[in-house]
Amino acid sequence: MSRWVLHVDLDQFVAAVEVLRRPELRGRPVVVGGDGDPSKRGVVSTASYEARAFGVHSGLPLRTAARRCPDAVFLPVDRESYEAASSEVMATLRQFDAVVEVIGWDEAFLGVDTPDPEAVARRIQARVRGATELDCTVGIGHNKLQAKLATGFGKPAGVFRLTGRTWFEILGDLPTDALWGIGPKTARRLTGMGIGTVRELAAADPHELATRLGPATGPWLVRLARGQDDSPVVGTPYVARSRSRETTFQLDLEDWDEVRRELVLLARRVAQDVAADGRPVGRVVVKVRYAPFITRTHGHALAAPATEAFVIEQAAVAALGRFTERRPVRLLGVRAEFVR
DNA sequence: TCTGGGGTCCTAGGACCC
DNA sequence: TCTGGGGTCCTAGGACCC
Repeated sequence: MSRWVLHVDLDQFVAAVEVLRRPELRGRPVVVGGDGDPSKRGVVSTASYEARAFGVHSGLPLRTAARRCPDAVFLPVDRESYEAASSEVMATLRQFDAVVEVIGWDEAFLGVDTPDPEAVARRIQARVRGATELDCTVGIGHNKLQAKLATGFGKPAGVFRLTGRTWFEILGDLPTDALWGIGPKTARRLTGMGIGTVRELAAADPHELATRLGPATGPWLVRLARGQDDSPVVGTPYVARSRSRETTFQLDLEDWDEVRRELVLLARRVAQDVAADGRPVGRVVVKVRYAPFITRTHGHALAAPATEAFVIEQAAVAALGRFTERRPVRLLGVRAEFVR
């Protein structure tokens, strides 16, 4: 017996849920995002594999997706359905003798003791499929990082093992942004330092990186590149640190009186969420995005922790008062931070 | 035809204190 | 006409993830 981490990742989850209730869509390019109208502002939440063949992927503006794949079926995001499907999947995973850590609608880590992790992975796939008709890929590793990265090599519907033995063989020559936690910005900074591949990052001096990228980030990146990760699989329920709501306006707001009105509406929605959570808030942060894409935030600390709607609303208004009333305003957001 | 919504964590700089 | 150095807290912004 030995300790393994399995990363279970549902294949094209959101699109798959939509196809399940509309079987006639099977085999067609399906794009889920926004309110389903690809002529409006919004981005792709999930594209089916058929749509991905046209270069449509998560995060792509819906209008661009419509240009790349005019024949795609565009559907609105239906959170409740995905949450229901997700709950079913997670309940299925909890039937296994494992610590289950949910990390989103469509992903979970399982910590298991087994001599044969591939066999467990296959059983998981079979049981998830039996309960929900959904396919998933399972990555296997000795830690969460290895398991998470393994999944990418098992897609779709496969099982893939990635351990310290095979880490560099599989990942060594890939660019650093193949790692979980390195995005385009960090990859570019590393390239500027002469570090292009995972192997090169693994060989870098942690102290050198600490001085250039920060005391925590620098050494962490090197550990990442070496496949080292000692973070545990945590089975305890997730506790949110904040609640937020934001909206991008279909037409930019030119009138700050309207901005103030919209802010109050957002603050009330956040206050409802906070009331449902029943935990005290310590700070309220307002986000404003000016056209074309300039984002600014200002916060307002509460005099005393509170859950009352009017306190959260007033704090949001106070924070908004710190902005310069520039136009046009494209996005407004309100976030309530719980006391920690 | 630009770039959603919901989150988390880290960093840097200023304030403040001893 | 000088003012070190360390610690902590707060805030805004950056980066990343699903």
